[in-house]
Amino acid sequence: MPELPEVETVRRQLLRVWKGRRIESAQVGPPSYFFVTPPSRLKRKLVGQTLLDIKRYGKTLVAHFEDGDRFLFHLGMTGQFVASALAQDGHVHLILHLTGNKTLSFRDVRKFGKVEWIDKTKNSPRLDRLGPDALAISSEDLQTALRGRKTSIKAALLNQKLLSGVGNIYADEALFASKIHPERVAGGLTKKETNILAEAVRRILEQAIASGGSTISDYVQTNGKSGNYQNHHQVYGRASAISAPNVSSECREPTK
DNA sequence: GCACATGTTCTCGG
DNA sequence: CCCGAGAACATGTG
Repeated sequence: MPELPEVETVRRQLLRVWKGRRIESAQVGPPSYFFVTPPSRLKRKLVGQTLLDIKRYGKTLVAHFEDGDRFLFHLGMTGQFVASALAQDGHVHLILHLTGNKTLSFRDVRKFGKVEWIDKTKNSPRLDRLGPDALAISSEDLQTALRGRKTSIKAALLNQKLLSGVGNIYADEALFASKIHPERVAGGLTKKETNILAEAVRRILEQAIASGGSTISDYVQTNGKSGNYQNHHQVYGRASAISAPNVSSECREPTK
């Protein structure tokens, strides 16, 4: 899935159904690459927990429970966290049955997603290595992140240690909107360019959130529906449209 | 069969 | 140790 806008959309929607509810039972597994915390332990930890809040760090979400423990999850490329009971199709890794007759399901075909239990007394290396969140990135913080970097500005935007939350789609969109070539040396941007880029990143991410994110293939909101921001892309997924001005001037139809 | 896919992490070379 | 490029991870789709 999912870059910051898609993850933020899921966060907000999950919170609406999950907050204040207790996990009464859970189906977790089978073991795979997907589980940082083994399914058997994860299940023991999850059942009985009541959700206080869900926080987002770049593209990573962390559920905070009443007892202080946390549940970290990442949607990877094809993760879907929905507020319904999905049929077991071999790609559903987690089903949570909540009080109030609500059910949550986490499905991920490619299993690049991750789920991990974080004990209340411990830190999470996964969170600690993330750079500042892109949704609120200041011009100054972006400049600090890019300073001295020899790599391309596109690669720098994708590096979650420098700035967290931006992926392929929004890196392309933000650079295009800023009129900065993706192959420019990251540390070579002028202060003015950096300022324009920081503004574009924030603005585009916010607009994408307002549209429920971008659906390219797998991403869905918690109600199972696609996002809409893909129809507003100026460059991502539109290589052919660039050389066909009559097509590029209008938005494509939603996929469904 | 081939190329490619919204992401992260590990390896290798400098 | 730092940095950057490319491969690997698992699976589906066009």
